[in-house]
Amino acid sequence: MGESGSGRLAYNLRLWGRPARFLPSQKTSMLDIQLLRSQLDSVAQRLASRGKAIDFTEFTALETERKTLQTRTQELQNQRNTLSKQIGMLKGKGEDASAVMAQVAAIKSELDAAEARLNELLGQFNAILAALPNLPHESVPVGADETGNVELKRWGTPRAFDFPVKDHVDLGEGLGLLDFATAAKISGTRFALMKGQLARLHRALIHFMLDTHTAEHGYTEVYTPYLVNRESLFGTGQLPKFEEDLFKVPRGDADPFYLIPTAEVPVTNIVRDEILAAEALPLKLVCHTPCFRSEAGSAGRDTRGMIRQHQFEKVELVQIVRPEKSWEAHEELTRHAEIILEKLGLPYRRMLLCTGDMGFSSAKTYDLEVWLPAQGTYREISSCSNFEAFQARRMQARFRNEKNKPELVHTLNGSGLAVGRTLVAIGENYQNADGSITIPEVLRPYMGGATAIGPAA
RNA sequence: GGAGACGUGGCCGAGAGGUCGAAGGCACUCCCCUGCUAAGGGAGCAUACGCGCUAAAACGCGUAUCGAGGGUUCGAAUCCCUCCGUCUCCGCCA
Repeated sequence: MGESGSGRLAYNLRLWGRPARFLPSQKTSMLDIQLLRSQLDSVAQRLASRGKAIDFTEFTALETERKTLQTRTQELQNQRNTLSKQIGMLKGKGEDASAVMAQVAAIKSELDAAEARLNELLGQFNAILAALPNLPHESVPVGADETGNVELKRWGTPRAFDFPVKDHVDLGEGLGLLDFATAAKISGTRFALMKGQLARLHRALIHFMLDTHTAEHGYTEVYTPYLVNRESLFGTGQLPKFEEDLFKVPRGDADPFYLIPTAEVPVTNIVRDEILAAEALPLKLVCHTPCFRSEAGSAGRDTRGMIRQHQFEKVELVQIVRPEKSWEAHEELTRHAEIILEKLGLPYRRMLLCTGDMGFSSAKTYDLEVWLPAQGTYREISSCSNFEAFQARRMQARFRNEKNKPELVHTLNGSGLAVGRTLVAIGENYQNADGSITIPEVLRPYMGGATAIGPAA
């Protein structure tokens, strides 16, 4: 299966073809512009359900001016083009064209002004559109924040401990294998240093997840850049609104790079500006990367331990599918993430995020939350979203359908899983009274057959 | 980093300031012919947006797009500038 997976990618790459081109005047629309124009009311309503108010009067005013101005501009351009052709014909015949040239000159000043104003207007328009989040799917509950999320299922039973449970910090430091002080010396807060068997367990998790998704779930493994450009971040929706969450790498006069906050960015952007062959779909890609987040807005939250770090590892699942398949794919992809938790024997629950708690680009999101005994609660370990055509529209990612017409693909992704948090969950759920950690069965082959991590190990 | 070449539609490839959205070929779709596979003939075949028509399409008209952005010009695929990318040679580092 792993082999057919990589063969599939090579096949797909051949079918990917050459990039489509951006049309500067309308490239940034995120929601279907036609939908906005024709059904502003219902769009505004659905956006309001996720806390995004749309300024009706501003939008309508811009739209009205755009319409008349665009019509007028095109009219003038048409006149200019027609007259210019006449000049060409006259000159070709060696006749005098000065009368016609005077006519064009008369049009010119109005045309220049109209074009300038129209560009300005479209710029404003696009800025508004680019900042609008995706519309929630009808199955998404309306809610203001995480209290509106709905628990859909639970798997596994939290273990009963007959000794005081330690959290992962006490466990890891007790074993001498986890060291935040040194990480802080090297870099600062929100970094971790792991050693020995714990570092190996961390690596084992990555290998286990990748192997499972490639061999059993039909994904093709990819390796991508970790530094990306602005266009890619715009495509998946991190820009323009969430720049402060990202680490930015200046490059003198050149455009800056950004450290990826998730593999979603480089992997999904593989199909940016592409017209895929219908046979290339679905594309199922899995990718392990480090993720870098500034956590600018979460000062003071989860300061202890490795729950919330500036740098963490994640194995990400990405699917590029035909529009009519995306809801099916969403369920499938979420199951793929859940299976990792089940194989690891970690109790979890599946949450359906409400409108107010979903990410910017998502139409529907399931969060998987793993049981953390030390916190006595479930904590997010995976987030699986269907973006429908939202990212595809921003990226101009399309496929050629049966009518031979380019059509936007749907994109999905989900963590499968966040590695650091999985490590935390294993430590806390598999801890023993003596401070050692039992290694889950499925990871032992990756640990040289070891069954536990202990002070002696 | 230095020097040079290049970037045209799904693909290949002409085009060098005027009637070019772009010859020709391949691929694809439809039709005809041919009794199978092969071959031949004809037609069609970029995208987005606007306007008109429409229940919606189809369609018609228009505008923009020849790597991206800017400039010159009545008029730019074609000339100039900047950027991005690809290739070749040299240097440098592995």
